[in-house]
Amino acid sequence: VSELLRRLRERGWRITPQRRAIAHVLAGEHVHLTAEQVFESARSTVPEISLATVYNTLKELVAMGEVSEVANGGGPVRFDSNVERPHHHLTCLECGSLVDVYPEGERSLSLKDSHGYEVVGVTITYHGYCPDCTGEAAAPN
Amino acid sequence: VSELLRRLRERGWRITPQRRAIAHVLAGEHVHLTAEQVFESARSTVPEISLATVYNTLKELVAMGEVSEVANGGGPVRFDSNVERPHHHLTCLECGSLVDVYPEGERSLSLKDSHGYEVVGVTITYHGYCPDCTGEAAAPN
DNA sequence: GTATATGCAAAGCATTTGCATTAAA
DNA sequence: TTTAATGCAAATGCTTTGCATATAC
Repeated sequence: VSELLRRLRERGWRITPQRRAIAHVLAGEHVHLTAEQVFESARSTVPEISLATVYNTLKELVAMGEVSEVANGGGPVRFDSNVERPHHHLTCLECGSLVDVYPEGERSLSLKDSHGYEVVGVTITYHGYCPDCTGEAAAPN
Repeated sequence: VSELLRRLRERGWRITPQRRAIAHVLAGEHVHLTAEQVFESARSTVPEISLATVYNTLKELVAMGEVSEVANGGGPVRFDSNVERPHHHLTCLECGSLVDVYPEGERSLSLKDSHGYEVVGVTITYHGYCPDCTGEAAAPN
């Protein structure tokens, strides 16, 4: 009975086994799965779930703001259900690993020069090499 | 005789009409074109240029650090040749417009908690609604 | 009972790749 | 002349969509 599922119910969503499984897979912090990974995990609970349903459901969750997308280089999009605690990401250019970074002191995101845009959010991603990839990858081919 | 072209020559690149055209299209600040757009523009100078060549060339430019990629929602990647002056981006969720934002006071990007990652760069993108889209888009369908 | 979610398979789009040909150096 | 770049077309990978069927409410 995850928080996510509770909120979905409040929104009047029909709770199907597929959606329950997806919500369960996404629950928790530090979870950054691709659609494919969500599919594989959900499949262990609901074997008949289809990849299309996973994609469609994720898309809806993103649209309603319950889940956020995390672009990771050219690779597939990752999905992050931790939208309650604002945070940034740190990714490895070599292996694609991804961890959360909680801003301390909450750097001001105010834009003096917002160019007339109505800013509603920021995406901050740090790129680098994770402990496992440091060194080996330091010298690219 | 753009700066970009000069640097490519220094790197020992073979300068072909196609590459010259691509470099010319990308020259300057505040240019954020998609591969398709680079293709269309370059075509006016070199009609026989192929989209594959544009993609391949852009990929190499990115790999050598002369051009940076700017992800923009789900849409096609934009290419930005302004790698000399560090800056961030501001995009419109409605129309996809994109402008440069130069950080004032240079906010420190130091990560106390870098989780052991060797950080080599940051991508900061502000999302919102541009002047033209504010209001109209405030109430999504 | 009715509106909505599902699975399947096909389509879509951006991007990459294989390979024979062409051209820069 | 040699090595690398090009164009073409086919292939790839991720994601979306159409539609008939199944199901939550």
